[in-house]
Amino acid sequence: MKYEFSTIEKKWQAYWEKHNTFISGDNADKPKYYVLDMFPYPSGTGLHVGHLEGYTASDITARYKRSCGYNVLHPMGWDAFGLPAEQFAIKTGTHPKTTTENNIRSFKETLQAMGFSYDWQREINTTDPGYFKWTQWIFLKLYDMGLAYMSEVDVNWCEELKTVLANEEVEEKIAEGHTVVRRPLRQWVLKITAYADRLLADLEELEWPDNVKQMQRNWIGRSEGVNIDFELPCHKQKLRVYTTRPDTLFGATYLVISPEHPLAKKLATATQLILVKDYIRQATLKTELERTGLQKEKTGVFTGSYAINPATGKPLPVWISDFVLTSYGTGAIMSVPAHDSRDWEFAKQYDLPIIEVIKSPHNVQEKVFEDKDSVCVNSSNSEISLDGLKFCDAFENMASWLETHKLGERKVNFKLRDWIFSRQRYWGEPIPIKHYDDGSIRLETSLPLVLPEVEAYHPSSTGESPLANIPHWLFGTDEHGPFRRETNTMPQWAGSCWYYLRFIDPDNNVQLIDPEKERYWMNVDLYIGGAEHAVLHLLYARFWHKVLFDLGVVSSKEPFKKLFNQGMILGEDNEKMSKSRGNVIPADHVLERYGADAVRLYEMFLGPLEQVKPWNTNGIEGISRFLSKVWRLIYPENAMQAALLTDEEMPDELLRRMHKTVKKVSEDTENLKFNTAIAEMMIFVNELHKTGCKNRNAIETLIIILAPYAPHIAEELWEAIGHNSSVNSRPFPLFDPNLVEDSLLTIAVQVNGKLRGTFIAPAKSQKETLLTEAKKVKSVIKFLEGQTIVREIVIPDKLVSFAVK
RNA sequence: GCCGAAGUGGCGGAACUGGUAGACGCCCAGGACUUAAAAUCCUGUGUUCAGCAAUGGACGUACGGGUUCGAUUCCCGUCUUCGGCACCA
Repeated sequence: MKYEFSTIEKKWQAYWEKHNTFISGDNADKPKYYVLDMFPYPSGTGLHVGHLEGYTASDITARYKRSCGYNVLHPMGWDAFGLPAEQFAIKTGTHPKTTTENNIRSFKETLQAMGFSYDWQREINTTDPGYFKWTQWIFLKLYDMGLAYMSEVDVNWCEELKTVLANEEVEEKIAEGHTVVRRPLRQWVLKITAYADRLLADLEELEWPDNVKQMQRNWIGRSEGVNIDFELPCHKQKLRVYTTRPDTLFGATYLVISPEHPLAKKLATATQLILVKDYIRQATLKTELERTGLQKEKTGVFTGSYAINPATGKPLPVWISDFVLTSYGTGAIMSVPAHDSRDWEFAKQYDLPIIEVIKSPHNVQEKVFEDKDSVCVNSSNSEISLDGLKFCDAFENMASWLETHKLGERKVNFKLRDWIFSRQRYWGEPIPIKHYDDGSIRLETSLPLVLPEVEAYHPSSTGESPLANIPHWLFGTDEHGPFRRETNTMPQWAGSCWYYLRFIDPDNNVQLIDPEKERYWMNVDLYIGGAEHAVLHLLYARFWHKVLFDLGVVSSKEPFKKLFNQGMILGEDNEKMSKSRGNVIPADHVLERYGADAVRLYEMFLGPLEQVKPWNTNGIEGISRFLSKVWRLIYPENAMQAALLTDEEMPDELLRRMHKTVKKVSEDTENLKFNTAIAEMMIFVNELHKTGCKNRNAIETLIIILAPYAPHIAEELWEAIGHNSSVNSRPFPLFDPNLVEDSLLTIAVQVNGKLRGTFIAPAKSQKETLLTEAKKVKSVIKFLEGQTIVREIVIPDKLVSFAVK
C-alpha cells in the first residue's frame, strides 16, 4: 500500500468531526490546560505558511497535553471587524459582512485541512451581535467606572477628505497633495493610565519573554521626578515644570514651554508677540510625525518673559519650542544644557548659557555630560548644598527642600497615554451612547446595539462615520427626550481584548461568562502569537482584564500566564513575505502538494519556534521522505498488508534508543522545541529501519509520540496495526530513566585541551580506570611521551584531559 | 541615539550546567537496484596541508583580546544584522 496523504487526511478529519474527538467538556475531574492562538483577522488574501506556524505549535501542544491526561481547551475564532473589509465595501459596495463571511469560510477550510484539533463548537466571531453585545457591555461598565470619557484630542485632520487619519496614513496623504493639520476633536478615550501602576507591577508574575515585558515597561514608561514652580515676576501665575533631575536645578539656565501651553501667548511681550504667534501657528500646522519624527534642527522663539530659578534666584528666559511635548508632564521644562543633550543642542542653537553642575570629565561648553554617577558641583545657596552628592542623595535633598518651601512636589509620570477609543468607521462595534439636546449623555442599555444597513460606506461630510447618514438609526426618543446616537465605533482592538474569556462560555446569553467555568479554565496557560502584538493588544487586553477583575467578572489579575512569540517565516528569498515581493507561499499550495502532516512537521522542523527563518521548499522534501519512511515501517515496499508486529525483545541498543527518544520528545515538546523533537524521531525511525525491528512496543511508541505532530498518518497506522480507537486517546509513553543512557560510552581524551583520541568504556567507570585506559590510547601516547603530566582531569562518562609540560 | 535579541559548513539548523563543534535535514558528488527513469538504499561531504592510500597535522562557531587543563558557551572591547522605541525632560 502506498502512502496517500490526501485520502488519509480527509478520512481522519471526518472521523474526528464525527466522533467529537476534540470537544472539551467543562468541569471535568481532570486538570485543565488552556492553549490559545491569537485569533486572526480573516483577510481576503488567505493564509500563508507563516500564519500556520503558531497554529501548528499550539496544536501540537494541545494534542500532547491531551495525551498527558489534561482536559484541553483549544479554541479558534475570528477578529472580524476591521478596515480592509470596509475599504473593500467603499470600493465595491459589497457589505463587509459578506466579505467577512467568505473570508472566514476560506480560513476555516484551510485550518481544518491542517488537521488542527480546535473545538469548533466554541468558535466565536467578534462581529456577531451575540458576541459584541458583551463588548458593548464592557464599555458601559468602563463608563460607569469613570474609565471612559470624552475629550478633545489632537488628531490628524485632513480637510479635503473630511476625515481623521491614522499617524501611519499622514505621510502618504500629504504626498498626494492633501493638507493635514492637527486639530482637536471630541473623542472617546479610555483611562488606561489609571491602571498604569498595576499594569507595570503585575508584569513581574508573568512567564513572558523578557523582551516583551521590557517593551511593555518602556511603553508604560514610569518615571519619578519633581514638579517645580517657577515664579514669573511680571505675572500673577507661576510656571510649573516637570523634571526627573531636580539635582541639576542649579544648572537650569532657561525654561521651555510647548507651543500649546496655556501661557504661551500670555508670556509673549509686546516686542515678541508677532514672532510668538507666528511660531505657534507654524507648530499647529506640523503633524505629529514632523514634530517628533526624524531628528531635525531645533526651532524656538523667546517669549520675552523671565522666570526665577528658585535655587539661585536668577532670572531665566522662557522660550517656546515644539520639542517640548504638550501632553507629557506639565508641557514645560527647565533646561539644564550642561547635562541634557536636547537642552545642550537648543542652548547652542540660541546661544544660551551652559553651567556645569555635575562634575564632568570634559568641558561642558563643548560637549554635554549626561552620566548620573558623578557628583554635584556649583550647587549651593544659603539654605541648601548638593555639592559632592551623587544623584540619589542630591535628588532627595533637593526634592525635600522644594517641598518644605512649597516650591514643588514629587511626582510620578507615565509615558502611557489614555487610549483613544473612537473610530469614524462603519465596520466596528457601535458605542452604545445617546446624546441629548441639552448636551447630556446616557447609556444605551438595550444591548446589543446593532449596525444598521447602509448604502454607502464613505464617511459623512462632517467627518463622522457613515452611521451619521442613517437618520432612522441615528435619531430616537426615549423618556428623557430626543437623542442622537454616538456615531463613532470602537477600534479593532476592542473585540480582541476579551475574546479568550468568551471561548470558555461562548453561548451564554445572560452573562459575559459563567463564574464557575471562568474559575475552572482561566488563566490561559499558553498564549501563542506574533511579536507584533507585544505592546498594544497585550496591554489593552491586560487592562480590560483588570477592569473585569475589579468588577468581579474574572478571578485573576492577569489573563495570559505564559506567552510565546513565534518568529516570522520569511519567503524563500529571505525577505518578509508580501504580495508586492511576490514571495508569498500560500498555505493551500503546500497543503495540496505535500499534505497536512508534512506541512505541520516542516513548519516545526524549520528551526526554533521563536526564531525568524526563511521557508525553503526543498526542505519539505526531507520531511515527506521521513513520513514515507514511517509508513514503510508498517507497509514495506509493495506490501498490501500491514507488517506483522512481534513481541520479541528488542536489541538492547534499540531499547535504549527508544527510551532516549521518548525522553527527548516529551521534554522538547513540553518546552516548545519542536525542531529537535522531530530530529530525534528521525533518528529513531532510521534506527528501526536499520535493525529491521518489528517489535510492537517500539512501533506503537513511535506512533503515539508522532501523533501530536503528524496526527493523520499516526491515526492511519494505528488502525493498520489493529486498533479500533483513536491514537489520540492513548497516554503519552513514559521513559525508564535507567535506559536513557548508553551502556557503552565514547570517552574523549585531550592533551593540553586538544582532542587526541577516544576510547570506549562502560558507563559509570571509575576515574582511575578511565585514566589508565586513556593513557593506553595509541594516538594519545605520542603526545604524552617525553612530557611530564602536571594535571589529570577526569569528567566521568565524558572525557579525560591531561595537562603536560 | 536608547532598549532588546542574534551572528556556527554551500543552506536551515544542533550542542545538557565550560567538556569529542557541525546532531537532524536540504543541496551536491559517487555507487547499488532498473532496459531506462522515478522511488528506495549505501557511501562521501567545514577549510586546508602532507600522502598512492590507510592515515596524520594545522586551522575553524562575526572580529580582537582575556580567564581556564579545556570556551560556540564566561568576561572586556569592536563590527554587522534583526526587532522595538524614538526629543517622554
